[in-house]
Amino acid sequence: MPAAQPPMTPETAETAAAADGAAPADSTAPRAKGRPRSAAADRAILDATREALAELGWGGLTMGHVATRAKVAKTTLYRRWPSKNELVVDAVASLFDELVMPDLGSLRADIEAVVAQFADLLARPESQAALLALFAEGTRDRQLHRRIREAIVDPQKRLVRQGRSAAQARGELAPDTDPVAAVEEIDIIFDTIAGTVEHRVLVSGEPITPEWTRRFTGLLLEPFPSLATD
Amino acid sequence: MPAAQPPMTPETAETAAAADGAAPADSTAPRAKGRPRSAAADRAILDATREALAELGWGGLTMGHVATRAKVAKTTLYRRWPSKNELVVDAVASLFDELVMPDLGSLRADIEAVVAQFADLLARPESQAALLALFAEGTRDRQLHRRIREAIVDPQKRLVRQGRSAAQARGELAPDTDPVAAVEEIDIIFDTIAGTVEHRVLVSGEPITPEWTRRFTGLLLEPFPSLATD
DNA sequence: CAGTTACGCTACGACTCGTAGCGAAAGCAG
DNA sequence: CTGCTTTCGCTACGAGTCGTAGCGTAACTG
Repeated sequence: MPAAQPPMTPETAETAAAADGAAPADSTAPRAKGRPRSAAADRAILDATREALAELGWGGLTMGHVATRAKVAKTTLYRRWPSKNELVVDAVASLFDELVMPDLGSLRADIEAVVAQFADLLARPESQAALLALFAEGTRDRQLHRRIREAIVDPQKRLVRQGRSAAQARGELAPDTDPVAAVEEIDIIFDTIAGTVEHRVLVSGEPITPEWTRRFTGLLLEPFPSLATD
Repeated sequence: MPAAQPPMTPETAETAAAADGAAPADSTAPRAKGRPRSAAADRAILDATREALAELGWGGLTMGHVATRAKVAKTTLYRRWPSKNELVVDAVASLFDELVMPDLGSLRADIEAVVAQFADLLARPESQAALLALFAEGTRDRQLHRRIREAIVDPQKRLVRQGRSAAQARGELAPDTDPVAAVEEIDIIFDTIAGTVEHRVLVSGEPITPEWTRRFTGLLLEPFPSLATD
């Protein structure tokens, strides 16, 4: 859950514009005084954003179009999200909540299942249109990079940690000795899985077939001969 | 789709706008009749594009700004490239010409060298700003996708083929038996190397250190125990 | 020379962005 | 109910960008 329910409170605009500084600890019950924001409008806007992404792509997406499609005034849109980037992050982030670690009883099966889930996610038009463009903007906008990390990257990395822990509990992998090395190992495995699947689907433009998933998983498991059996 | 341009093709734009399949196969002499296009303007535009990418990023790059910086009329720009996407492909593609297969005498050393080269390339601001954005547009624009493939992806994939052939000549890898399987193996290795490095640098935002390169190369070489020795 | 094409320049319509102002609506505290 | 506050939809606006058209001039060919 990307902690973006009330995406931009009057203070959040400052957070987005200014810097990573002191956001007042307003964590509970902001004690609304006037007319509350319409939750229905939130949902309508995010749905409209996803639909527009799938139809028009990142370049064709305009705030005015989203507002019209969501049957909402453009002003309402800007009251919640400061720009297109933030809006799309929130619109796409929910898609990544679907990713789950299945725990199928073997590391091989778990990896294959996660790869298949991720491949299905990347096959969606709204994902394709948004993900790379978001990453591109994220290389220049540190705020945006943080939000992408929290809403999209971290949920994925969590799966790697879960699968690894499960395999350790089963005895398939050795328990951690050096915690620092463990983090590095998780990072490299995560970048490998996510990067390879993304490159295959979004750059090479080739589909992720079960056969491909089998071969790729085999490549990952070769370092562990006892797991690499077909 | 960019509508058919008038000529749009004095040599540079031909490889650029290779989309135009109906272009006469004038591989020899197009018989220039009027005033020739300024090659200096071509270089100035591409240089200005790279500089502007590094300074302003993809989102901040405007055709007008590039034209001004290149000391060229905006019209001259549009005479050669139909849109920002095509211009940036050509501006960035030349960077990938630097990639070479060193042939250092062992597959491990070759892979590490190529990874290091690619990492250096991705560390450049103009690459970071452009590459992911281009890939994003390429998921919707088939013409652009082809140009990216030809100008950027294929040069990279060629390195994998070269390194693989060299390793086979050395006897480190078995010769090809099934040519179809060989292509698939090259594809999966290529997507793994390119995707992982891209994800590490552009998404995770972590640098590619020699130590990381060593570990990642080790992961790739595990399937070949005789090569996996440190 | 004439013929052809590229060039720089200006101007334009269409579009998007993000903001401001307005009156009306929807909550909350008394 | 009556204020008070905030959001809502709507209209309008300035700024900026896009891609194109028209014009006179420059450069190169035969």
